[in-house]
Amino acid sequence: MSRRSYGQFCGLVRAAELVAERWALLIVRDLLVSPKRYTDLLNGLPGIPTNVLAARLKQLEEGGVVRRRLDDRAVLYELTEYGQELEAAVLALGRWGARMLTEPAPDEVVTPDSMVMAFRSTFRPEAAQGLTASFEVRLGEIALHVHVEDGEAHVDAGAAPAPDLVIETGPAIKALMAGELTPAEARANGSVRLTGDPRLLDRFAALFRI
Amino acid sequence: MSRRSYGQFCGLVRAAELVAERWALLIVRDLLVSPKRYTDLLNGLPGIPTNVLAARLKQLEEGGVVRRRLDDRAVLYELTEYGQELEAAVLALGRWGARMLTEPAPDEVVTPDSMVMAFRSTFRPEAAQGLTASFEVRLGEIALHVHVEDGEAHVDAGAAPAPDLVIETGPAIKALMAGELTPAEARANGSVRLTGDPRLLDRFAALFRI
DNA sequence: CGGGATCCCTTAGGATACTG
DNA sequence: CAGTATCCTAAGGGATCCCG
Repeated sequence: MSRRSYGQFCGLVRAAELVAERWALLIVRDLLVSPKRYTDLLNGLPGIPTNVLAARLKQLEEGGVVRRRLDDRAVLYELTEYGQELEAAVLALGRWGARMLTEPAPDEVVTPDSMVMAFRSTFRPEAAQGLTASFEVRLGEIALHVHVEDGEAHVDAGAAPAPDLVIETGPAIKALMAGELTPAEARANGSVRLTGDPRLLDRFAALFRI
Repeated sequence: MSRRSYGQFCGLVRAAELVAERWALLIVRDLLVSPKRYTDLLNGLPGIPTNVLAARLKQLEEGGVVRRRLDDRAVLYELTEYGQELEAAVLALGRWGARMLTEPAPDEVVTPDSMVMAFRSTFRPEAAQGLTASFEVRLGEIALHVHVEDGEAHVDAGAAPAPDLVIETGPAIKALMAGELTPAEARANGSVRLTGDPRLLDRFAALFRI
């Protein structure tokens, strides 16, 4: 038995050996958003040592979680089908952890992929009934888009093609999602700026809940 | 920012910092089964160094996951309400990891609490409709009991008070739960031994599915 | 420039012994 | 029983270097 193994025949132990290693869950998180190149992963995970990224990718590949693919003369890392099935567990963990969040520490950053997963994990299908709309959310440099249709949401990185509402905001987005700030208050105190149909902000705020 | 922090303001990162440390998920798993004393945790997690257990418990306590309680002149560790809300995520991870399990390696052990969580994570409520029954499962030294009622299951460590069916088995239980072995085959080849109402074995096998 | 490998140093974690 | 204390190894952090 490997030195890093826990020596138990147990599903949770297998999962822990694969994804509870340092940085592994964050690599999986970013790959759940989209397949990426080595350098994209490095950039999306500020602070990860390059040797650790290489080692994790190798282990995740051996574990059947990640696949290395050659695409257009570049190396692409993507989740296998088995890896994608981690989504439910990752979303559950993210939801749980988000309840602990208060304010960002001064040295803490927000990455585009972490925002995408934050929205995915807090989406409430029941609030999307009868709504078809496209949103773009901007936090500083970060842009992501939310498309809602048929009670389903698709959240991805980047700008939306033709958003019904563009929401420019900042850290206050967390208060809005936690219900500590109403949409009306957010507009009034300037913590969100809207472009498009402003009535959609209420619907948007109901869609996601920490 | 602590050296072990990931420096991101993100729910998943917070969760990872708390429970993706080495051994932390297994400590949580065992505490999800029942509150325990320090020595019980040591015994239930073969191979954990005592200093690591002490360090983890301290961190989990600081993180609001675990509470240290004095009970009857002994120290009891138990999950806080917040810690108990990890159950959904832990079960999801355990289910995911269980799909990777093939055979136990020669040096891998099975602990009572890992079995309890395996049953909890694979329970299918739809298979329990209209069933009220009490089972005891024995694997070598390990005994656990399953009580099914109103489409809900309660799985806990230890023998059942008055089981309708006692199932003595071995590693074959995993094949049975994975659907690789039918109840009839399991009885025929001797990989399960029954005491009580043998017709309940079919129901039992349907209740849990990897 | 993308995709790593290598180096050095620090620290967490494993093994075991010991104590209030 | 509930942990410290200690020693040692291996993994992780940080920077740089290398190769196609």
